[in-house]
Order: sequence, then structure tokens, then C-alpha cells
Amino acid sequence: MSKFSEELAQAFQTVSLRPTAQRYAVLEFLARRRVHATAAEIFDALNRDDPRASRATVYNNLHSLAKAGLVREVHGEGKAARFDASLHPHHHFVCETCGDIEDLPWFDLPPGFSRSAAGKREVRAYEIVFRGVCVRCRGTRGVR
Amino acid sequence: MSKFSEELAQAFQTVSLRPTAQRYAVLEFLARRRVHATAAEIFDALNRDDPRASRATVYNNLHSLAKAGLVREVHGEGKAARFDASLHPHHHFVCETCGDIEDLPWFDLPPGFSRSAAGKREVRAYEIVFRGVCVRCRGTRGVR
DNA sequence: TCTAAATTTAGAATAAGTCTAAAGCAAGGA
DNA sequence: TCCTTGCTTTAGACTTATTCTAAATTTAGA
Ligand SMILES: [Mn+2]
Ligand SMILES: [Mn+2]
Ligand SMILES: [Zn+2]
Ligand SMILES: [Zn+2]
Repeated sequence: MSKFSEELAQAFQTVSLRPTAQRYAVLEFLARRRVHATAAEIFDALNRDDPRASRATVYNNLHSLAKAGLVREVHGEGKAARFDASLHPHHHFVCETCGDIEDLPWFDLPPGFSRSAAGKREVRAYEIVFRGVCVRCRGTRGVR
Repeated sequence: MSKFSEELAQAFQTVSLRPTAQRYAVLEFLARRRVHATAAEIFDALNRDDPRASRATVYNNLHSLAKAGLVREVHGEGKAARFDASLHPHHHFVCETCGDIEDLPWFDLPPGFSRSAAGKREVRAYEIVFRGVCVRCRGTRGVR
């Protein structure tokens, strides 16, 4: 068993989610390819060769994984939600030109910022979303 | 003409959008009630008494206003997009319990943070999204 | 091995948002 | 004022994304 699959199995263990074949496939897809895929993209990828998970199951697992904190739901430009393996914290960059979502390294808000900003609310997490033009789109001079 | 409606008219002026009755109604609704409403909620509110704007027009104007920067599209818990008048910059807090979105006062990232985080990307805007439990839901002890 | 709870599934159903084509308006030039 | 042209609005059909349903299967644990 590879180190990678051990890591996934371990992840299921610690959040006490049954490691079914379908659930494993969904998480594996997102963890291997560090993309921000839509449910439809995941469904297609998993079933390209032979049927591995139904559409409902892909959604079910994205939600159970998200609730467990192993997957994160991100909203970019389009209306379909996007998902990424959330094994390590990070911020996001959304390209307003091509719609791509990219990971940015995590950094903490200066201590005190989040507490004072949120008042009496209980902050469990935060994320900074940057918007602009990605490197690829900046290169495409003049094209809009 | 009230100071408020002058302000809206002014806003249309500066972004050179025609101040049609329907477009005005959409922006007025969001600017008066500082909510984060879905397109459906806005449509219902505008047409409660008599027909004021069609569904397509509500969407059309939300998009034209968003492109002009007068309105912002926010994604909370549900799948429907939410909109707010964006006349002043602010951050957001999303309650994971009731789904409500609340405004937080704006504060800048420490200078250098955003530039170094984003690498060669061109950052046009950023927003911090906090998640947790709102004051109202914290009060509801024990209830989940 | 047995049982109860969790999971999967195909397909129907719903919800959110977009598109179309025709009609209505508004700004600016002649 | 009268055009012309480009926005804008509209109803309703349509597409896309996501959820629901109810029956079959699988899983963990006793
Ligand atoms: Mn990510
Ligand atoms: Mn807001
Ligand atoms: Zn791009
Ligand atoms: Zn709440």
C-alpha cells in the first residue's frame, strides 16, 4: 500500500467516515490532482473507463467529506460549485478572466484582526479570496 | 428628491448605466435594506404589490450592476447566489448554523501580504470570508 | 453469523439561472 | 422635432446544477 493511499485511509480513520470504494475514489481524485473540479467533472473522470460511482453518490460524498473537513467547497465565477481536497489550509485566487481557481499559500491574519473584526461572533475559520488576472491570462496580451 | 435617491442617481451617473425604473428598483432594494438577498427574494419583493420587473430583468440588472461594481455577488451556504449593495467595501461573515451573511467592517491586509501571496498574479480585489456562528445562533444554546 | 445503520443507485423532480425573439425606450445627431 | 441605433425589458421556454426517492447493497460491530 503506497504512502499516499495510507494517508487517505488514515484521513478517513481520523474523521470516522467509512472508506467505501466510491468515497475513496472521490477523495483520491481531488487529492491527487490538486484541482478545483465541479461535481460533474469528478463524475465524468471517475466513470471514464468503467462505472465507479453514480452522480448522487459523488454529491453525497462531496458533502460528507466537506462536513468532515477533508474537502472544501469553493465558488468561483461559474454557477457550479467547485471542490478541492482540503488536507492543508490555503487561500484562493480566482481569475476573473478565465474563471480558474488557484491555491495560494496560507498565512495567518495578524493576531487580533479576526477577533476584533468579528465582534461577538464565534469565528471557526476564515479564508482570503483574491480576485484578478492569473499569470496565464496576463500573458495573453490584448486578448479579452 | 431625497438625499438617498440622489446618491443612487449619482451612482448610476458615475458608472454610466442608464437609470431605468427597474434597475433603480433593484439597487434601491439592496441599498435600503442592507441584506444579502437572492435573486428570487428580490424579484418577489419588487413585485409584491404590482409588477415592477420581470425575472430576467432582475438577473440582467444584478449582473450589470455587479459588473459596474455597485452590487456584489456573495456565496453563502445555500446554492442560490446572494447580492448586496456594494457602495462601501467590507468583509463578510457567514453563519454556518443559520446561513445568514453579515457585513464586517473593512480593514486592509498588512501592506505586502497580498502582493507576496499572489506572486505574479494581478490582484484587483480581495475579500476575507469568516465562517462560524453568529450572535443570534450562539444565544440558542443547545439547539442545533 | 446476524442486525441495524450507512451507503449506493437510477432516474425523477426541483431549483437556479440563461436564452430568445419581439417590443419598448432613451440618447444624441440631423 | 424626427430618426436612428443601441440599450433594455419581457414572458416563457430552456438548460444546468443539485436534490430527492425508494429499493438494493454494503458495512461495522455484536
Ligand atoms: Mn484550493
Ligand atoms: Mn455584504
Ligand atoms: Zn486566467
Ligand atoms: Zn446564525
